[in-house]
Amino acid sequence: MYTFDQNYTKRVSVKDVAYFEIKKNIIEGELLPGQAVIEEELATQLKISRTPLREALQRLELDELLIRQPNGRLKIAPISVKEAEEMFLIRILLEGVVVRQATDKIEEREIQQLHNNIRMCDEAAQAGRFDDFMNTSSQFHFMLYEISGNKTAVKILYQLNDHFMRYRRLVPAKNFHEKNSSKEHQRVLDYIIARDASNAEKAMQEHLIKSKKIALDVIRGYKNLDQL
Amino acid sequence: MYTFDQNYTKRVSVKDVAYFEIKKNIIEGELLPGQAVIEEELATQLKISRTPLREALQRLELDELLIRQPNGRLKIAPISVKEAEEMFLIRILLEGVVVRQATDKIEEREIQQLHNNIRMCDEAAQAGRFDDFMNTSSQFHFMLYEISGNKTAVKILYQLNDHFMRYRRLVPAKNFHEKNSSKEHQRVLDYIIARDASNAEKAMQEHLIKSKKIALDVIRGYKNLDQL
DNA sequence: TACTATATAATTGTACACAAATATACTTTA
DNA sequence: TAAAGTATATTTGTGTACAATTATATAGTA
Repeated sequence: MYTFDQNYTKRVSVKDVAYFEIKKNIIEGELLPGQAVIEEELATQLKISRTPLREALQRLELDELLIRQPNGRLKIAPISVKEAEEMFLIRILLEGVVVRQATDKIEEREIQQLHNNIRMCDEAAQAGRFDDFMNTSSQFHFMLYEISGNKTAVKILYQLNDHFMRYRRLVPAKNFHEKNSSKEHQRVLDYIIARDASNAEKAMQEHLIKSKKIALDVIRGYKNLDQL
Repeated sequence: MYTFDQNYTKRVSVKDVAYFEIKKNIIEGELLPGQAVIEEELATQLKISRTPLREALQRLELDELLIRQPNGRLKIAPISVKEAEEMFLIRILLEGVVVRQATDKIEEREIQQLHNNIRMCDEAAQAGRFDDFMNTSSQFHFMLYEISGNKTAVKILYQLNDHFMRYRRLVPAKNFHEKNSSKEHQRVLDYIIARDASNAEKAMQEHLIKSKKIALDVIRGYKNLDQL
């Protein structure tokens, strides 16, 4: 009945390519907050038809990276300080859960990977490679997401992360630079190694509260600039 | 430029009607967990074309009420005890936030509405109207969602609620009957009135932990039955 | 019989055309 | 001139046709 090789060539749909491409453009600020999105225009640019494009756009709308106006037109989601606050708060709670669950499940090999990540973070920081630092630093969190095995929480966290990445791009990378992030990650890892889930959670939440504050200052600054 | 009456006849799209209709069928168990979903079939039943149907199905997939298999086919999401546990845990956290924020913002009129809700709950329970009791009891939570004003958390909570409603339908309503739910709601409300956000949160979470336990027993029971 | 290969059918993915709704430009009217 | 009405253009919503993929049935081969 089953052949060993099932020839699963992972079919990449036009829809998904469009989704990730447009999302990238939103996050990186090629498409600006508030800007109108015209289906026909975008379809022409991406050289695809409106059918799969509309499915990609609907998904971005559900992600709240696009907003549908009462007249049915789409626009790139404006930056909202209130929403940003809500999202950071939820992140703090869910990432707390994730760390707790990761602590209970983590294996030696994964601990080593987290160690390596922290080292790479330090190296990037030393060398002044800000973007590299940010990406590597994010990876620390993502690794814990995967280790936790909590699909439901992780899905939400990744969605929130899309928004956080957009916030970052609002300002030059170095302004977002959190010098102590590595040390804070190390502290979380130390508790994880000690299998102390509740302190690991607490350490992570303290870390996130700090980055929340830094981020919100930036977002508020952008908002003020925006309103001039 | 603007006429007073803008003739905003809220355009109901075929897509949205399909989305809510299919969701209803999933939640109410007309479409069973694991069952295959064929686009053409459904389109014919609903007397619509595949284009808006596909958009409705994609949304249900993102809600995780539908699952896409590796071969591209859709099926009704199976019941997963693990996912259910994850969802209840997230609910407990987010609804904690919501209650805290609602406590800080609530107005006298809204307090009266919550009072009325509890009374209606008691009446339904007395009269043995189980479905009515469940619906009214849910309303208590939804009212707090709206009062909190936390759009981000509330969106997630409503999505989770779709799954919880489906779990409920797995078994006769009376098995799900939580006798003390009214009293627990009253306890939450008392703390809200006292503007004691942190105890209101705690009371709500204790309430939710109890209903989590009841629900998970039911779901585990269903799973066992399912595997025969 | 069990495995493979091939043809056929079923299903999903995409493009396109037209319908419905909304916005814009242009008149008309007071 | 300003407001309202009308015609035109733009944009979104839906149906349909066809392409690409996957599943199923059939036949061939060891």
